Amino acid sequence: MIDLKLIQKNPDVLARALAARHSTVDVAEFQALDATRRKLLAEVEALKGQRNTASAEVARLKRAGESADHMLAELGALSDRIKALDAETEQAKAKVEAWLLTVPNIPHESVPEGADEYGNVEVHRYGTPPVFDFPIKEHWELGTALGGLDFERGGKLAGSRFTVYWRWAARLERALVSFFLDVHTCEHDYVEIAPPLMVNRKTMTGTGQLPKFEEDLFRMEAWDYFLIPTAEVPLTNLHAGEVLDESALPLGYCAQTPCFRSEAGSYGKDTRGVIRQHQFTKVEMVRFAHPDDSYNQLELLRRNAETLLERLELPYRTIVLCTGDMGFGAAKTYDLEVWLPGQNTYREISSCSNCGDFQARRADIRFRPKGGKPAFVHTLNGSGLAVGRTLVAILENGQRKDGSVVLPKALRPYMGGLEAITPEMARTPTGPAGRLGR
RNA sequence: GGAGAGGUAGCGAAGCGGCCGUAACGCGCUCGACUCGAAAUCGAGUUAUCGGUUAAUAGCCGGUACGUGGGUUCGAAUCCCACCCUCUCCGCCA
Repeated sequence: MIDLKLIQKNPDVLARALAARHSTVDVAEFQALDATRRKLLAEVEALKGQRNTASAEVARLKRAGESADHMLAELGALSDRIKALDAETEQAKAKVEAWLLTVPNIPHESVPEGADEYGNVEVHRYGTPPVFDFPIKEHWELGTALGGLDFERGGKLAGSRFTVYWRWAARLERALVSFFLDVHTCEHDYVEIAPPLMVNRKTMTGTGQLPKFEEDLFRMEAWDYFLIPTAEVPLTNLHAGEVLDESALPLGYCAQTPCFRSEAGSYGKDTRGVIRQHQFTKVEMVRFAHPDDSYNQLELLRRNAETLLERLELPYRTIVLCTGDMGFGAAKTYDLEVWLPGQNTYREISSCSNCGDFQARRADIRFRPKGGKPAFVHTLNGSGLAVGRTLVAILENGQRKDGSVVLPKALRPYMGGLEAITPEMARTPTGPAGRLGR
């Protein structure tokens, strides 16, 4: 949510930001709504002031043992007028708030201007795409041939965009989760959390998924609970309505959770494989930062994610999103894109954003500066990493002529020492016990 | 699901129709005194938010807020109704 005072005083700052985002939100509409609200508020507050003065007089008379009956009829009429005007003011206020909730965040000054993804700017590149001397396969071919990814049964059990992971694939997913969380909790400064996977409407509003993007979410029909689309939602809202100690900042949380997305509007995109699923596992990092420090924290967060790809020996590049391609709540976003040989391109595997005080304002997350009034913290979030897409990258980058896939060294301890996934594993009737060690 | 208790400032907690929201009392925090320094002790200060005014997130004036939403009343933290959450006991359950 944008600061109300900022819009009142500098409406053109917001108008410029919205134009840069190619947003259609109309600032003039806000100014009209807010003028109405303030006019009504001033009126009703004046009446309430009158009532308070008169009520104090009634109290004084009664205490003195005198009659106040002559005032009561008039005060009754005043109270009725206040009640009516109060309702009107409440409506005006609700309209202003509804408008504010649909306005995206203002981009940071360092964000490049651009209309769409073609305006994004590469800022970092790591590794070299591998060269193969045989016809390479896409991850769904590899995953199916090696008996790990089962799209048919995913479709049978649930529908399209669901996949069953078997044997080595199920374990590889678990290994990645453990590896990521171990790095974040032991080498970085994150506290591991296991949050609820369903949250209420207020929580979804706090991070900005609601009210605007309800069609992207899965909702329980009977309960008004929503399945989380990312752990960013519960992790950021952990401190909703709280005033944090300044000394607690910066504060980092991480969690591995399934993420649920309706993928409405993405028909025909990434229909094969596990790139775009209704349910996928992701390790998420969330940081709460002092406003003066949040852009340093964004660089740190980005490095926390990049490190994982480097340890897995996966080539990637980092881009900064332009104004037209950024998400709703972000002030600045880095995307990490991993090299996928099968697609001959870089694909998003992590998104690291500084939301400034946008979410903190919605969710009411503050800290108390030394000797000062409570102020909003800045919130940041980033994937570290999307687990399904990491599995894709490992399969495609590690493939060999004989149909096997070599595993990154960093991951082998988490796979019982296994060095490669081989075609025989697809035929192991009782699963991985013998071949994957322990 | 049944019975009971409770939700008040950063935390604990008192108040149970007007003198209580600059909210008793305690803790914490800030500043000061004492001290070589610290602890202890003593003194002072410390709710948030909205509107108006303003260069000001400084003052000043006013409104609002005691879980949330309604109701009764001239006036509600206090009385009534509904809902949410927490705790204790019982039941059920992975």
